[in-house]
Amino acid sequence: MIERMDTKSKILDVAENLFGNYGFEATSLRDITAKAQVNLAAVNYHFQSKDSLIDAVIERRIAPVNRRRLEMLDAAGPNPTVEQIAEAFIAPVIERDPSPITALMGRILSTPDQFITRVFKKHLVVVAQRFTDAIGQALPELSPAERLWRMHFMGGAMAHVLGWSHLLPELTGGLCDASDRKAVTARLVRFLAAGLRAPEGN
Amino acid sequence: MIERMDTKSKILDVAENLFGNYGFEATSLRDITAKAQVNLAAVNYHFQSKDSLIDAVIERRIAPVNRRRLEMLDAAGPNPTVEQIAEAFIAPVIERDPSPITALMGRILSTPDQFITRVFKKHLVVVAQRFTDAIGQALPELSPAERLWRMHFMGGAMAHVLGWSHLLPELTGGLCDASDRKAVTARLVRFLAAGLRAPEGN
DNA sequence: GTCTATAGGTTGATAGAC
DNA sequence: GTCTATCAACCTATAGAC
Repeated sequence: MIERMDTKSKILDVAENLFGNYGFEATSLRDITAKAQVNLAAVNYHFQSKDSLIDAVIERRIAPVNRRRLEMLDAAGPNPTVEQIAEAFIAPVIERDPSPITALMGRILSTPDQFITRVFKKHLVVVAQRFTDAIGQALPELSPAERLWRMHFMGGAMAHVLGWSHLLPELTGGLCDASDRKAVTARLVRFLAAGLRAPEGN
Repeated sequence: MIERMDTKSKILDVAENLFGNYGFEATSLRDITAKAQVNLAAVNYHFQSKDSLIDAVIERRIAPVNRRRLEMLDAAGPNPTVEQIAEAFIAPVIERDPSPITALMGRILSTPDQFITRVFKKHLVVVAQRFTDAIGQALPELSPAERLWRMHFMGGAMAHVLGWSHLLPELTGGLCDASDRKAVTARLVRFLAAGLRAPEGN
């Protein structure tokens, strides 16, 4: 039973794809409406402005990802290992179907502007708190500041993978291929878990 | 002996600052010439186009950073430790004065577009090769692909720190402060060295 | 080398017919 | 809800006087 997609959903899907691959500034409303084969005015009818469209695109994807993150963290029980914490943070983003989400999430995390900071505060701060707490429980010897720094490093490694994955095969002569998402997650988890466990030093 | 800066240098300095803080697309030539207090046409006189200006801004900073990276790697002797490798990769970027370079480098690494990929290939591939080789020497048990992935993770953690550092105090309630650059480098090196040393697993 | 003026194109957003 | 037509603002780039 194939259902024709309505204009609003088509705009959201195409915008997500273009924002992720080319950036929010670099993507014009005309790019979006042309590719979605809808009228230019439809964007301002269904959404009020480009900024509101960006909000809607982000909101649609980031909410379920964060829900899944907390689910996985809860499913790991009252004393999750560092590996379980890292996997709960990363897997819901990297392994998610369908594909375009990865480019979008990488773009969000790699756009440190005022506008994105608002989104960041709205959707990510609360999740980051839960994960920082979990790290503190698993590694009580770390200072509060160090825990936050390591969350930051973890987010950075993940964001970089998301943003550059479509270019990696070319840049590494085919040696790195992000198409096997589960394998990428496993590599990241091993690397990050070891980093999280590092002694804090002096 | 204070020397007045010439127009070309003023443009480069202001462009570096704005590109770093707001992005390449989001910064117009008018933004640059207004802040630099020079005429709009001066950009196209001294540089040929906006793209060439971007090239010039990047080139001016990335070349000495990469030189310093290789110097530090060489200075670590024929068998550098993982910590020395990580520090040689990171310190030349993070600890470098003056400040605007950090935002610019973070922006470059966080802009996975065709244009930046060209820059990436021109300036970073050769350095990445040297560092990947060094990692392979220090950790011969890692597969070639895993070495590249871990270089990628390392670059990502660093890029994220560079790009978000000016927003970190606000997002962490003041707990994370990137102004002590040496301390940030030390935190990153400890985290990344442990990650690089992680067993590769099945 | 530095300026004014402007060409030529793109952008986000809207008014108003259907 | 969807369309055409258009506005006002912005952009990069250049021609030509000084």
